[in-house]
Amino acid sequence: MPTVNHWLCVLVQTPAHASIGSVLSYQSPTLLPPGTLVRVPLGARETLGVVWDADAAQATGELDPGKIKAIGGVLEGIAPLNVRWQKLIRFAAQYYQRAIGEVALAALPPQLRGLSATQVQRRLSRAVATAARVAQPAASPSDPEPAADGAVGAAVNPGSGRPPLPELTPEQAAVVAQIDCEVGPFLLFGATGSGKTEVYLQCVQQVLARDPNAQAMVMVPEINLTPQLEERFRTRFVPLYGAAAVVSLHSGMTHPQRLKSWLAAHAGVARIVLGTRMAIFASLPRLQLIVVDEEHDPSYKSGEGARYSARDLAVYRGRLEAAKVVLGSATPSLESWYLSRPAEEGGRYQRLHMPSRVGQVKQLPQVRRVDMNHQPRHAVFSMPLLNAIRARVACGEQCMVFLNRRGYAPVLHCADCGWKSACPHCSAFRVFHKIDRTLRCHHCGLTERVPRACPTCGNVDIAPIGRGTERLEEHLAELLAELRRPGTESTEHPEGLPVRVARIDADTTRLKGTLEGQLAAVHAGEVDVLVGTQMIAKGHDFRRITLVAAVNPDGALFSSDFRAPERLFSLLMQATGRAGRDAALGERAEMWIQSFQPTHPLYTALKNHDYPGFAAQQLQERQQASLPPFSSQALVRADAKTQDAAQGFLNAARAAVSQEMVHWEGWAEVLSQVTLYPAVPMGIQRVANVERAQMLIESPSRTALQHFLGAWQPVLHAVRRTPEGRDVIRWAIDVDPLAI
DNA sequence: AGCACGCCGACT
DNA sequence: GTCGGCGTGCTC
Repeated sequence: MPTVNHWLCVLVQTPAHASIGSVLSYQSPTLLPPGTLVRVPLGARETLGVVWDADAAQATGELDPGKIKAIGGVLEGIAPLNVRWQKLIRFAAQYYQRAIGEVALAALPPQLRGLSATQVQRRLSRAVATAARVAQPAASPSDPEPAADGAVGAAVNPGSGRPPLPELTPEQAAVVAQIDCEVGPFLLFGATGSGKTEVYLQCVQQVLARDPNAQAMVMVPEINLTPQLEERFRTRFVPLYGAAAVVSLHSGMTHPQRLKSWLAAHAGVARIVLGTRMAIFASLPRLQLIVVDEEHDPSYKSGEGARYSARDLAVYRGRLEAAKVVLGSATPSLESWYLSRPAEEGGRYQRLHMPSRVGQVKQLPQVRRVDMNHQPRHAVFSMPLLNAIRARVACGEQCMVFLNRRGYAPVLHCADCGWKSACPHCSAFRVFHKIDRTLRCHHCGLTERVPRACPTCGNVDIAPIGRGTERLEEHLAELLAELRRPGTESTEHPEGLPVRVARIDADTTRLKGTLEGQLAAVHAGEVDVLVGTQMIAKGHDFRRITLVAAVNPDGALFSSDFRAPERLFSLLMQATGRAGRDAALGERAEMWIQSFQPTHPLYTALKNHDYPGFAAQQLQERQQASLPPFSSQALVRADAKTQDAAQGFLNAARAAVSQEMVHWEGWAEVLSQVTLYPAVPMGIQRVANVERAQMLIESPSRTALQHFLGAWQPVLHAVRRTPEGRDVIRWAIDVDPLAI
């Protein structure tokens, strides 16, 4: 048989700024369909590639045909990634302005890159073997239809002995029924404690029960939240579909674990994939339901590489796959809220409302506002709050205190010469951590021992300014020192044991092992008062906590970031939801807010548990100011050795728009709809000795912005090669940025 | 980004 | 004479 060589386009991972594109040409003795995973020689090494549509490469014509190498081999046993996955990748790359090869390769498990074809083969057969072993025996071994696109999965039929499902409230039942029979996408607006997770579980169950090959994906914002989610899904679905049916995908897993989960999902063996934002790119050949829990959470937006929003991609993917999409939140993002307005007004999502709490505790915690203008100057805890905490602790209830600032104090200061603990590499102060006597920069990581005396004048009396969680914990322990824990009296301690104040934040979880363990101590009642950052506001049920307090939340009220109020409202609402989950204590639950602006509309709305009111007010402001969701934004960021170089590059690229692009044929319409603002230094101007600047691009039309960015990107690349761009270290476009 | 090649200091 | 430092430069 004569060897016929075929030309193939293959996606590989090449840096965005490299002169070479990410779609390369190779020869192959066989014609391989797009989506096939191959190993290809690239320079001196061999790397993973994805076969792509032939029309993707434009530059092939100019290439010397003699230089086109042959592919190294095909990853046999792994079915080609299906057309819908390819479309998702193509869309994400285009929308977020990144090289398609970068997006495609970043979407695959990292270990796939390092493994040879035979290693993959071995791992694959092992995975299939375990899947077959752990799967529960099916009631009837009816032939499952071969999965689409050649996936090798064999579904396990549910056994006949299906355990009874938990009873749904009428509200939950109505929502499940609507999701079942309508198209969506859905925005599930459900109060904290309204039983959203049970709704997700039953929606997943419905989808899986109907089709023996169906798959579902459930996303949560943080790795911390995956264990408890996985626990609930395993309890429900392992008896029905076997242990292999539920897998997780997140960056906290080891590479072999991730590969295993990914392969199981790709082969169709895994029926349910739980994960963080990265899971949105997983290959699920029979995907029929995507749930995005806490859809408002900023963690769904990636901060590096392709800066994608997994929530937005979920909606897009849902359409591609004809899968239902459920976005759930007690405080939806204003974007999703606006998109779920009535269809007559142009809404595109279906809003489902679950206002009531399930269980015995029907009422929401009472919100109390303390006017700090009437408190002693510099008081951290107002007397009313302190007395309330004392009263709760005295009768054996738990309290939770929030402060969104790690460390002991944000700055050290010398009163004699004015020295402050500035970071030498960043335009930020280093934070004083008393626990290990260090000054730590939270931006570049620089850590040094605290100087004994002022480094400039020798004054030994350098003082902390402001307070973080560490200091709050210390301060609170002092304030509660005279109290004793009820029920701890003994002959040894006739008056009982002292009150225990604990702290949970990124520092304590790093030093003392897992968050889980520390939370367990709170659950076990070993802690009376818990101090922490927003880390403790998310997702965890503390049955015995009856009082939650935000000590100093005002900062976000007048922030220059237009999304700050939205985030604050969401955070406080979530924190409120932590209180009074226990039936016997529910009526006593309180959320305390200390504020210098106690009558601010945000706090009033919070007091009334009125998200719709808050959202309406915010949307009105956004509309008046033409901010998202009433406009589309993108940000170009540039890093350079000097601020001038960073800004100079951006401004030169901006000038090129009015000097060159305006003369382009047919571009007047698009350009007239796009506004480029002058470059400005970023909030923290210098990090690790790198100066950072950014430029905002705004348009009333998302499409116009998209077209503009696509055309402008080559201009940015070109400016980078001019003297204006010579000192730029890197630059990146952030589409739909969350912080400006 | 990798991983070459390439041109100068301290070792067997 | 080699081993190896990390400064430029290319990868279908």
